[in-house]
Amino acid sequence: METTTQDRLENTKAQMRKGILELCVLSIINEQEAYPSDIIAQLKEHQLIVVEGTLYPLLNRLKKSGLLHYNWKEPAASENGNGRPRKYYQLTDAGEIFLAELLNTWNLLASAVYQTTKNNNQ
Amino acid sequence: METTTQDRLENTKAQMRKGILELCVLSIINEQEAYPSDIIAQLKEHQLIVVEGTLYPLLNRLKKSGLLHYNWKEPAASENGNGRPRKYYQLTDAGEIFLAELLNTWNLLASAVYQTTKNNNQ
DNA sequence: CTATATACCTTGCATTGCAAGGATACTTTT
DNA sequence: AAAAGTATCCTTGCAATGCAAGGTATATAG
Repeated sequence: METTTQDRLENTKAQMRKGILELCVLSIINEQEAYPSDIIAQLKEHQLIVVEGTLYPLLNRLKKSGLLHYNWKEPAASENGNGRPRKYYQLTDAGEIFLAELLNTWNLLASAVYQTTKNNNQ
Repeated sequence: METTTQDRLENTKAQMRKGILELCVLSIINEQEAYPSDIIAQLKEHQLIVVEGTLYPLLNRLKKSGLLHYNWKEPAASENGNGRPRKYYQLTDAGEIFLAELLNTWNLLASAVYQTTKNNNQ
């Protein structure tokens, strides 16, 4: 089986998102509690296309690690749509610390990439 | 088996580097042909710690996709050290196009992360 | 009562970073 | 000449995770 350049590009794009999604999801929840479909919509606004099969396991991992917790809530009556309860996720105290560390890691990494690529990236 | 916050942080850090390494390695080679130990040293200068078990398969993947090629060369006589030949890697034409696309992808991704986290990252 | 929409979730695959280990050839030391 | 050191090359197996694909449950609309 051959690997085309186009395949590799798609593949690498996908790989680049690993770990970054976790940062973005935590950031979104930290601003305001949110439920999964809501989180997907907010990511999409920033051109980050994520599907359910990615997000649900991610939220479960973070919850198991004690960085998130959730409350069931009915959707607000003002919203059209059905009345199914939603899992609204929030950061725990540990989650807030974790997010801060993750942001720090991201900043260091982005700086490293900038240094490495600056001669090509113009 | 429990997952501690510290475990998760190390893990996420590792995940964040996926895909990014490929970009940095291609950038380094694009500036000047390089052999593996050399590439590892240059990455380390920018705080990106990479080991051989990571780099060799990565170079092979890129070569199989036609983005890199290499020439055996004797080390320069001016260098102290032994005379074992080295694989000096260079970008192919397809590799240069690929690198440009990867840089574009990175810039879009970094922008998305900035937009998503800007309220927390201060 | 059926259809649609929205919410929840799981399974299996492919990819990749890394730890660990190994092979080969040249140089230096004894 | 033999032994030790060093620099280069490489492979194997594990764990983590994005995603395609599929499944379940409840509420509203027709």
